Amino acid sequence: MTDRENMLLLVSADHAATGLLGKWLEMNGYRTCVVTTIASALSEIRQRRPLLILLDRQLLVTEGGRRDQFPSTVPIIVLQPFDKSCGQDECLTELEAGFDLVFCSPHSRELLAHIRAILRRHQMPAAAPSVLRVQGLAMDTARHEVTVGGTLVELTPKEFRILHQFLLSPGVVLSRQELLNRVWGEDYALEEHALDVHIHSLRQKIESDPSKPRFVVTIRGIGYKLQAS
Amino acid sequence: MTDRENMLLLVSADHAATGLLGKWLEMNGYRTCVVTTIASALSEIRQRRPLLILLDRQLLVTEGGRRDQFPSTVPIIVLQPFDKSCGQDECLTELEAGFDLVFCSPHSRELLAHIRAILRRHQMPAAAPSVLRVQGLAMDTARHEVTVGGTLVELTPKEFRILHQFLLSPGVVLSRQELLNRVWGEDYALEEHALDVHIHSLRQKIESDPSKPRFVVTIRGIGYKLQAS
DNA sequence: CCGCCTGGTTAAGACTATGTAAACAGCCGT
DNA sequence: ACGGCTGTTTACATAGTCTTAACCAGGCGG
Repeated sequence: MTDRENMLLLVSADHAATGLLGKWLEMNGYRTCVVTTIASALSEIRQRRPLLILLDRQLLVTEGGRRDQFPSTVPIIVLQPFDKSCGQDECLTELEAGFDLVFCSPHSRELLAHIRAILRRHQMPAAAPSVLRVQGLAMDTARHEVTVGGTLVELTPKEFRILHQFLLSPGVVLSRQELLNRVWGEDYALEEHALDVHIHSLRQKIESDPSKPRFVVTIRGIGYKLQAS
Repeated sequence: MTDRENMLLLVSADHAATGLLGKWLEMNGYRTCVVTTIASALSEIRQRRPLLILLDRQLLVTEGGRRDQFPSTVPIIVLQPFDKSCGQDECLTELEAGFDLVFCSPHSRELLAHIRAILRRHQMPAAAPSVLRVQGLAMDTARHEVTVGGTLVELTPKEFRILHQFLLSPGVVLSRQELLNRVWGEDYALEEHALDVHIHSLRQKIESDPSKPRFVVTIRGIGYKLQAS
């Protein structure tokens, strides 16, 4: 078998939507390729062997596409614009026709999670770069690597887990107690101050000026948050 | 590997819900099996090898279950009762934790369609190339040979299987448990430390300086990974 | 302006995970 | 049955990580 190009194929005639979505996906470590008709999609699939196809439902309807036109080995997610009505029955039809998912939510993070879930299950080589990003900070959970501005930083297990929690809800203030619960577990008696120490060493590693943190900022009297913007 | 029992495992403490759902699934050709705790689910999984697991989110929360308690080869759909609120973030957390779908709709036909979609995709055999490479390391699965920088190295069966797992997903961290499951089988009581010993002897054979491994690197507190770049 | 409270910083000891070696056990072919 | 090869367990060594505790700095209210 030829090498897969580790790419997602976007099939939609809606330029605005594909532009945004493509950007978002590339920010999250996927290479993308956009085509606007089913015919061109089919030829692209033969040549480039995408990992997964994101197919606009609009196109499916107007061009009368069917699942069995596409290779059955490539997973396909059907995208339904969230502003259009999405009747239960219609979604069902597509699922039953052999598509892997009908996605009708405006939340792109959710779409990303679904893409990852499907690729993960399908065991595709180097498929799911499960990367969380904020500014120049990136965490690849699968590889267990963290980079700041492209350079790798080595974190201890606790530091990694703490930063992971921040990245799961960027911009949201997490109280000390909340963090302790999430990282150490609900029932764990621990000097609350231990967290501060870990935050400190985390800052030493990811902040350019640890005394003026840009990422992990203190909210006095509450806890910490990861600066999102 | 023993024959699968072609069965869906329902994990929920809500008898009313599981009764109805079980009936519905059996009407649609699936054999089902109901358990009410995660612990009993785990033993049932080992014995009966279900095709797919339907897991009540309630139970996941109250018993503090995590995805990696379950064998990664079995797809899991998390069920969220439709009357309870299902925040976007919560669903996301589960998807990102490795579950295949979070289902929060009251329509059982839709659930059925999702089950079919996931099983359909899951049962597709993934085509595997016979030579796997990373840097100077090459494994020919057909010939059952491993070479480092062109020179043949002799591995024992266990060492070969361990290295094979690494090469199937280069760069991604495999937890000890994950490796044990993949190499020894899902249900095998084994001192976790046995793996370390095999890793040690594997390193002796494939690393130029076994004390500073370039290929099989340790991720403290998690497991090991094969350095991809 | 002083003192308290919150968080920052540092270092030392305790602890845990992993590495390493060696003994033991099982299998297989001779 | 014997001997060698694998795999597993045990024991000990070591390096890395976590936690505790003590001290320091700065903001805020009195």
